[in-house]
Amino acid sequence: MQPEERQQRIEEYLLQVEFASLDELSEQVDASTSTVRRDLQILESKGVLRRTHGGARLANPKSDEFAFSARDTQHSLEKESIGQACTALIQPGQTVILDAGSTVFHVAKHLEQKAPQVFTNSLPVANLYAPNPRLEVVLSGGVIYPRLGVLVGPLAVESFSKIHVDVAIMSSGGVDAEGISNSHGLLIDIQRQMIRAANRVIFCLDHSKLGRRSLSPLCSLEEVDVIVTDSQAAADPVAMLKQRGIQVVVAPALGKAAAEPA
Amino acid sequence: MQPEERQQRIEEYLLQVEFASLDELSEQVDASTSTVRRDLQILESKGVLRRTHGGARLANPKSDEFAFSARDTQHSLEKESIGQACTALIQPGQTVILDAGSTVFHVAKHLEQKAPQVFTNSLPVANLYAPNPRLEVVLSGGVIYPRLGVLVGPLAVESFSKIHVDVAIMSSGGVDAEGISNSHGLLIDIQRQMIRAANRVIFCLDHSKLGRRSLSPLCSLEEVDVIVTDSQAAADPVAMLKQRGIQVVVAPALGKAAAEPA
DNA sequence: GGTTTATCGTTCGGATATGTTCCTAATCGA
DNA sequence: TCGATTAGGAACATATCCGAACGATAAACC
Repeated sequence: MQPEERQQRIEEYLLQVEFASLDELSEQVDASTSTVRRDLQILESKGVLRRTHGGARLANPKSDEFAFSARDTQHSLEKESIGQACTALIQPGQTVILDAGSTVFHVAKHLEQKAPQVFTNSLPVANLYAPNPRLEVVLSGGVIYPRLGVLVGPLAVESFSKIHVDVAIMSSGGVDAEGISNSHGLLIDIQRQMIRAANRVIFCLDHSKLGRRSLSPLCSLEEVDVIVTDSQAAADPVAMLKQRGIQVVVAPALGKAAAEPA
Repeated sequence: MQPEERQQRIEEYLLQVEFASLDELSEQVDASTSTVRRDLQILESKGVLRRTHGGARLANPKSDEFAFSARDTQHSLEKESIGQACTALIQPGQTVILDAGSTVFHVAKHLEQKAPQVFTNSLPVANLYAPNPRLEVVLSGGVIYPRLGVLVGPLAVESFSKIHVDVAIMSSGGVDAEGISNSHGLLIDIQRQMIRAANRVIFCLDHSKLGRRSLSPLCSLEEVDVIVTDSQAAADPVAMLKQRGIQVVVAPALGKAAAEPA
């Protein structure tokens, strides 16, 4: 059998069962577990599936939800730790801007207990808080960007241009010595207004964002007060950021403790 | 079974029962309590659930639904028929304002096929359309009114004051010879802007709203073009409305079979 | 025909996950 | 408040899984 055919059969099989063990797959395609392993490597690099201990699971199960949510598993443990560490930086009752993006969404999940007044352009964040009468949540207007649930466009920019808050909790595609950068041009205008509106600017960036530069520049490092990242962050970019006068918070690893002796 | 699958099953099980003991879970996934404990640690650190003595409970209890939705049963058959009848009045590609309210939500469910450009201040409607890239949905800004998921306040009023659309699909608390009235004062300013912004104004009012007057007056009958109601509507108010020059559409009753298209 | 290349299966050291055991911490009833 | 009971956590032995390296096989190419 051709490798390609085998991989396609693996993919089709996973579409039916969502999860499959190595043995299961190797029997399904009549090949050794080692071969299946190699196939899974290829398929994972294509983004079709995600490998797990003992097998593999489909990358995006039914995506009728937003592209991210609590189910999201891309770096989710790291993002969760960032969420907790970032929440610790917020005082109860502060006014907060929450950027759209999966990392900030994880912050939002914990922020509820601080009962702040929240401004956001993220539909998932709005849904998260909507049932809670204790929180006042202001949603910016705008056009819904499908799948991500972000509100964009002039209405969104304008909403943020008229307010002022204590803290803005942001995320982006990357940070390097030149500053913060992001990929979606549509978001940049909005994010600039968010930064302008806030006394204190916190960026939540997992380790994969450090030292990386994304398409469009968003702001310089001088405009950033705090960067929260996870414990897998490389030393070099962290040192650089600190030298530039930014408070860098490294969130401790969660769950599978002792992964890093540090 | 691999860890990920087990954790997902735990999560799904909790979605059904809200709370579960360790023994319950360990039997459910056929693993030792120690393993379940470890899984719960991971799931808790992801924020999916909260551990308690003896078990775990869901972090965000699934009632993050809004007070109404497709599940809503209050007059839902009638509202469903109104939704279908109202959709028939819309031309493909028209620009539409959708009011917040359960009756209009039922219209929204059918409106997707007409692929209009939609303006709304309803979070449930936004969520309904958010995954669909074919529709352009503009959400007004505003403060989230909890439980109902309506955006209110000056930001919302302002959003609608700046646009113009072909049709506004509205609902309210009641209609009588004096005009349309509604109960929520917060909504009235917004609804007036919606009416102002539209060429054609359609009110969707089930039979219980006809002849009833709610707290605050919203607009006169002259500003209304069409009223869609259901087949249980009394004859008197319908005749009155027709005499005042309003097109009244009485939606035919639905059999239980035809009630649920999806 | 001989060589090259790609692919497959096997093996083995290291890593991960699991269940058991033991001990500490929390909860409940008297 | 105190003891009895139960849950939680840490440590360990074991089973399982992963990744890399090796050798074997078959098709492809000269």
